[in-house]
Amino acid sequence: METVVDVVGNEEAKVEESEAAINKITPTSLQKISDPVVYQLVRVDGNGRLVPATEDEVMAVEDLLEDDKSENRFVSNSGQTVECNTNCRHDLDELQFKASEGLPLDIVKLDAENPNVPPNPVADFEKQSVSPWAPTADYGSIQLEGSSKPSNGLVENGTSTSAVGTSSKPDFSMLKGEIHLDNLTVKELQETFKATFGRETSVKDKQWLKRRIVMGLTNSSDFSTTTLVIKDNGVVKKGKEETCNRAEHNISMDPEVGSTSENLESPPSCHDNQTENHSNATGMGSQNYSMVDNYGSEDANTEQRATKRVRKPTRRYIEELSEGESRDSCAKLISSVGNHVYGQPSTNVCVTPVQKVGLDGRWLIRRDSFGGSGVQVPYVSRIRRSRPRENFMTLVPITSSDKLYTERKVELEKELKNLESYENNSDDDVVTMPAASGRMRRKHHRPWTLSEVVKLVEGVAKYGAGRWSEIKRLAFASYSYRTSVDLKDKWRNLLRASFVQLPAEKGMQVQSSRKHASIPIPAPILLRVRELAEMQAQVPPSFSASKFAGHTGSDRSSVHE
DNA sequence: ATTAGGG
DNA sequence: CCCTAAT
Repeated sequence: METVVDVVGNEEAKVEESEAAINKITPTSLQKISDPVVYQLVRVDGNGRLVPATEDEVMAVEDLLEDDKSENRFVSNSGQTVECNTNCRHDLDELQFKASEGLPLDIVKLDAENPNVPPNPVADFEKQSVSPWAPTADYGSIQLEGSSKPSNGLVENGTSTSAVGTSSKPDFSMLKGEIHLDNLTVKELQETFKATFGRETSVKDKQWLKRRIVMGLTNSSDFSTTTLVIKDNGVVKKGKEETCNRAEHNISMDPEVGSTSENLESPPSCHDNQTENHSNATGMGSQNYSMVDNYGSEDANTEQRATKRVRKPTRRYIEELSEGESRDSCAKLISSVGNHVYGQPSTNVCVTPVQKVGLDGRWLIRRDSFGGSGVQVPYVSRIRRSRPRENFMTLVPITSSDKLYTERKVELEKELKNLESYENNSDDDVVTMPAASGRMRRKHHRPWTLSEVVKLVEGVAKYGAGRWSEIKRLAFASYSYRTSVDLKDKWRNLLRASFVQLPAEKGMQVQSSRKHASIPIPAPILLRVRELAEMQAQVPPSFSASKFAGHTGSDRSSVHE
């Protein structure tokens, strides 16, 4: 008579998929609510009413899900709902895209409703990414040749860590000394569980409890080696920079949101609220079966992650990630992290708190600097040059992975090193560099220096793209080796590298005529330039001067800057 | 001579 | 970067 089914969601949530996952369902029982992605396990009784599913029922569903190797999976959610991660990339794509356009979706809605919450850097970035030619791009922003920290508002926002929800967090003070799970009684295990995940559980299955605890701890420390470590079965919390610590703590240990990375952007409070709202909306109230969903979904969630974690990056992935030019690597990262994001569409609103990490918050939103995949990806020299996908930037997840941040930094420094080497070596036209192997290096290859790039950008801004000879003559008078063609090429590369998709020449005829007029510099390019500038500012002069100690003060480089 | 684009 | 077609 009674059928256990899933349930609530709106059209946005691709109900069909969840149905497929659960196998048995009664579509007619679907009830729309405001939350797009939270599903709750309920039972439909004879009268058609929805009754919260019992623990056993949830477990049954869990089993079904475990057997189901499909893309669909249940993701643990707080309280009493089971969240169905439909893994709908398109949906998210669209969602985020819309969000970036300022449409009234959840993601952006929060900002409006919570003026106190700092602006979402990602949102900002996305906006600019979507509209590369937006006039908002302050041209003056590239005037940062020195070391001065940019002060304009490009993507820079001084967002600071904001308050994070504080509902039921793990309390490690509750963990006494070492943990020997095998020796613990059910009750003790439950307490440990609580200490680990910050929430009660009524599960009596020792095996499950142990596994859950271990996985929770292990994964947590894996994910965030900077914050938590498991030592002799004990949990040790390492001190760290406040922001990072906080963020990562949330990421790794917050059980309310599925216990890990999947929910990095979702502070407990947010989730709680959503859950509550949801419950209220459906008129079911919040019963005492909180462990239910936990039991099932979290399990699936954890296991899934565990599986994912093991997977090593493919060669292509490594190559592209290492390709330096941020955008590409990001696309890859996304694939590894994407699921986390997709898993919590409804909680994207909570992103903000975790964002401000790093020097000035800027790095956090750098495209390839983060991913939270926790997978070590070695650096390899760039090999292939592929054009990056267009809109992936909108999917960039926010995390606070020190690891990746470091990688990015190193990468940039490397680039800078080469760059400066040439700059200092400026005199004769770099001719063939006889490689040890005997093969000749490229004939005239002179990497663009920051100052050159800046000049180029300036020139384009002033005279317009296309006026290469003009720019060459006026802005590059002292650079004999840069031909107008070079300028053109470089500009083209900058555009590519910055993802600038030229404005579709559709009905915009008015604009086409202005092609060679003074144009606003695409924001992405400004970003890139600034990126270079910042990186340069961070490397002490001695660093680059050492290699070419011969000509330090008198060579052309001094003229350049 | 310059530009735009493909290689 | 180089080469080349087109202007």
